[in-house]
Amino acid sequence: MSEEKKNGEEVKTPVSFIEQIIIEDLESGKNGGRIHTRFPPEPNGYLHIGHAKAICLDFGMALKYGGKCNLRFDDTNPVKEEVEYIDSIKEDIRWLGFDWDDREYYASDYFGKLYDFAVDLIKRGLAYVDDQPADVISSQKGTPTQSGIESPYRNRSAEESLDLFERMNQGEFEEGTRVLRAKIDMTSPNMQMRDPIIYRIIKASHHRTGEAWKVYPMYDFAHGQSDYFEGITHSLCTLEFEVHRPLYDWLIDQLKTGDYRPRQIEFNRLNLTYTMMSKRKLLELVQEGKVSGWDDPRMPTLCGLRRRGYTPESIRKFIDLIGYTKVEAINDVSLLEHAVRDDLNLKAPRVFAVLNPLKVTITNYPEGKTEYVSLINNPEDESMGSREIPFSREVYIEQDDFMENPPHKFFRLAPGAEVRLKGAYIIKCTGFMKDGSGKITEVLCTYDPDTRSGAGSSNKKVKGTLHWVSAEHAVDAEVRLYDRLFNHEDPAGQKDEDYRNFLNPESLKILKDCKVEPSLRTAEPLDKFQFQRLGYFCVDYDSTKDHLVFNRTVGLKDTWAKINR
RNA sequence: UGCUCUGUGGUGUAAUUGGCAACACGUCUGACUCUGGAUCAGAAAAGUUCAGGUUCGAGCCCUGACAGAGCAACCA
Repeated sequence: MSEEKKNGEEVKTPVSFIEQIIIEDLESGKNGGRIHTRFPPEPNGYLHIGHAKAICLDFGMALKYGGKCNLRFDDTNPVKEEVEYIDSIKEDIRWLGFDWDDREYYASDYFGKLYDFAVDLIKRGLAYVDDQPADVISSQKGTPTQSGIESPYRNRSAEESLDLFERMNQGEFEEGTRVLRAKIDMTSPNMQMRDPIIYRIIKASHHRTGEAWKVYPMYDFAHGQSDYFEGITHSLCTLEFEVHRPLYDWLIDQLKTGDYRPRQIEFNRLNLTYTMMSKRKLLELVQEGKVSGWDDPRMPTLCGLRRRGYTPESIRKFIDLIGYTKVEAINDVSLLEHAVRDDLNLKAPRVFAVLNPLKVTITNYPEGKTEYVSLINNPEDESMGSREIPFSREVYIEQDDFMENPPHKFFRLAPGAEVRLKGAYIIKCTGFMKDGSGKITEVLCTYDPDTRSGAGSSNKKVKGTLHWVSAEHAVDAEVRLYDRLFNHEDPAGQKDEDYRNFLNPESLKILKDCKVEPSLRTAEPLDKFQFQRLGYFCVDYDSTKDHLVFNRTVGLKDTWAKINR
């Protein structure tokens, strides 16, 4: 058990069932007290936050217990895999904060060994070439409740299978005409054991091995053995591979020469409300233009979350919070949002930005005068210092911060009401102007010179404090307000309805006329800020010196919005 | 009508391996505040899917139900 200090007391943080097993294995001296894990992505798409859960476990356990974690690309299917994905996967793992040193492996590194093992199985009568087409093999498999029947080719001679397998690999036969199958048990209640296909003919070029092979191992034939070849002690994977474990064990039984064997432990996959993790469906969103790309800030991909303004720390914290069990759960996004707020609260400098500007003219403030007021950059962290921002006769405030006919408990600006402009003066509303449509176009106020922050002689207190930006000095910006991509908690889990029907039409609102304080002029992509009273925002990749673009990571808790509901 | 796995507040996880069901998020109060943020104090909320059994004592062990998930790609 790990312990951490809290309020001077020792608080035990629970460890997952997986960690308990690892601790037991380590203490019993299994594998010489060694822990070695691996993260095995298929390079056929971008990593999402569900992968982060696996990454944090695979790398995290190795790190915590002085072991190693390999990065291994499961590249057994050349028709679906691309180099483009390999680079993004490596970038995302590093961004999350993990490192595999020089242990970057590929299942394709083992094609030779796997082929030899397959040949060995054939010679030992444990594998055979089946000449039947896919649909026939499939129908002979039976169903979960009905056992399968044996292929007519099951008992052909080892010599014949061997000859055919070699010729399959020489390109003599077309794709789909022959496969190699393990000879296990067609009547097994576990369908994985009903003579699974272990090799198939694929004539596509492989990103690493080129044209060298015409037969490729199935995942089930590559995965467990790859772990074995690399000396992996704990193979951590998700629940759906539970029923594959007996097959992996069977294969390792045929392969192993000593006591060592990887131990597979399955845990629950990450599910998040209002989104989905299916790589295939995420790809559809990209291809159909429902989002701008894999790194659209609404995507649950790591590159999307990064662009949205999430920090690696916040994602790791979230993963830590949800834990690893065998229960299929659906986690509330609000916990993820809590994790970013919690992290950014300590790190993000506070700035003033007005999203929907409303001009306020302070009628008793001298025209042409500018004074600079000092603002704390982060009340949670004194070391972040302070900055000066300009104040003048005309400022912008948020449209929401003024109401002509305010309801009870509205602490902001209204006719006759007083509020503080944060860091500056207390102002009083003396009038306002409307256009023909009834829209408020300008608010008139007077200020009290004795109330300047820090320096004023007045002890006047007001209920409301507003953020603001000096009109003359304001910098224009575009702000993209992101919300959940789907308006259904479990968009992909509805049997009778397509997930596309649950796309949230309001998941992106673009505001083009925002006004931000001058200090933001030099902000660089991915810089993070708290727009005071609004939320956390980060600079988008589209941002330039002349055209600032911010993404809303997450809003601040909004008690007023809650009261208003 | 097979096999495997899983059932603990609204949600996600704990429970020193048989000893008063705890924590976090969320929700609701209140305090404080030049962010209706943060922080602080407090509250509501499960008697552990159900029924038996063993035991002084069961969320943990046993039996039997019930419910949910996974498994029938030449995908991973």
